[in-house]
Amino acid sequence: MTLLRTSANSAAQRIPDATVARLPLYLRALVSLADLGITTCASQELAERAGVNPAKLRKDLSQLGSYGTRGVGYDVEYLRYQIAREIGQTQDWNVAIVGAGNLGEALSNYGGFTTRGIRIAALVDVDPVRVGQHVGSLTVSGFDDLESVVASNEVSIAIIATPAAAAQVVADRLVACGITSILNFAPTLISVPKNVDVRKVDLAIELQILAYHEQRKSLAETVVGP
Amino acid sequence: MTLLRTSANSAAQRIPDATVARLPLYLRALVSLADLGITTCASQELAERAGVNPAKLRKDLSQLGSYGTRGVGYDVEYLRYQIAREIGQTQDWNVAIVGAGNLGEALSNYGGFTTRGIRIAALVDVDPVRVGQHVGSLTVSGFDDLESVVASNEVSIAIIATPAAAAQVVADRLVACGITSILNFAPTLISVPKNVDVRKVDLAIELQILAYHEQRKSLAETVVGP
DNA sequence: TCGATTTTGTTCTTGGCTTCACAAACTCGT
DNA sequence: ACGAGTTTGTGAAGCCAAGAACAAAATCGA
Repeated sequence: MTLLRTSANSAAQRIPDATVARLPLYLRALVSLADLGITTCASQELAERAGVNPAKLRKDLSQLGSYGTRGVGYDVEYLRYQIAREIGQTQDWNVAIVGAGNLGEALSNYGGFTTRGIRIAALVDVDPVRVGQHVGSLTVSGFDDLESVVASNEVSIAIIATPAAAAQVVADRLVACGITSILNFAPTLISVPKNVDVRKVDLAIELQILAYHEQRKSLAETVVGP
Repeated sequence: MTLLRTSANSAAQRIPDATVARLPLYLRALVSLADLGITTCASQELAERAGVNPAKLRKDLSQLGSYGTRGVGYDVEYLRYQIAREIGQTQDWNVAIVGAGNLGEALSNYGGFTTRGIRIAALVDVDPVRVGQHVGSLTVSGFDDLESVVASNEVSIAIIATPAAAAQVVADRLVACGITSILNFAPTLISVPKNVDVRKVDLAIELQILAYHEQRKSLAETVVGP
């Protein structure tokens, strides 16, 4: 039993995590270039728009294959398609949001998803009062119906937007439904089987990190003097 | 002109970024231990609750100083205080949110901030219709009044929760107000002077990264067979 | 056709972070 | 008082990523 790779993906057996995290950035830059009618672009220009070092950009792209032309640069449309294919943006991904509080509601109304292959397919909540209410074009589903909601909408990615106390229970149920990709906004650690990917967005921690640096700045000022 | 350090901070001239990002995690774990009435804790236990490797935890803590006791572990209350002091959680940090859309509103109602030394002090929007409206205990201020809002509330950290198109303009105004720490939710690169810290939370990219891994999983299944 | 110029793809070096492994230091029971 | 058992703090090794630097490959003008 041999592991086959598509020819287009020949260069890279496995793309580094750091690179994967930047590919959507490049894609975004390419889309804006295309919108400006620019058809060709050097790594210098593209890197600037993505906010990274040109060498890093070229190294990242070389992980996918050799899509540039020396002396010329990259074809915007072609590279855009290649990256989109690599990160799976040629298809739409259905996402379910669990927790229809302020955050869940904000996420389901967030405009930035649709153009990036992300479709918010369902919004789920435990609160019976919330169930049946309309949020944008969605109707809130009950947590008890999670299985059927996931199945009928072909959901493959879930967002946890509940309070911390509920996060683990929700995660367990999601895993039981066959979900293997979770974005967790609850400020707590959730444990899942190792085949499940969890990414965490912790709003309080982001601010705490900024506060730390802010404190350092004002401390430095005090010590060094005016 | 000598750079002085407080005695408690003697061990570390500069704490690695990776460590700083984890300190709030440890702090959270310590708080929950304290709530359970646990007064002493080994690195093994604490690391598990924070979701990290015990060795990493010990090395992180050793950056702050030598706060443990060999053969015993860490005193929960003492360590908690030391970390809180290090990351500046002994004082409250006033935060202004720019952009009173769905996301800005959700953030200003988010409960997880207050217990972590973060106080949402102001909510600002350009839309004249929005100005004056109440969101939770806050009243939406006008973007034109940004300077006075920042000054009167002693705001030191700002959150950009506007559409991408507005982000750079907002960032420039914030910098002009003297803000040196920004949390950017807009899906775009903002450029700021190098003394300003910017952290970025990009919701679409988080989902795109999950989609990439999800695609890989289903691809692997197809190639390897059932 | 050929040299000059441009720009990619890649090699190599450097630095930071993670993890292991163990000595140092503490407690406890006898 | 002392040996057995625990647990920290840290030195060393390995890994991954960032950036510099350069050879390879393309275009363009004469």
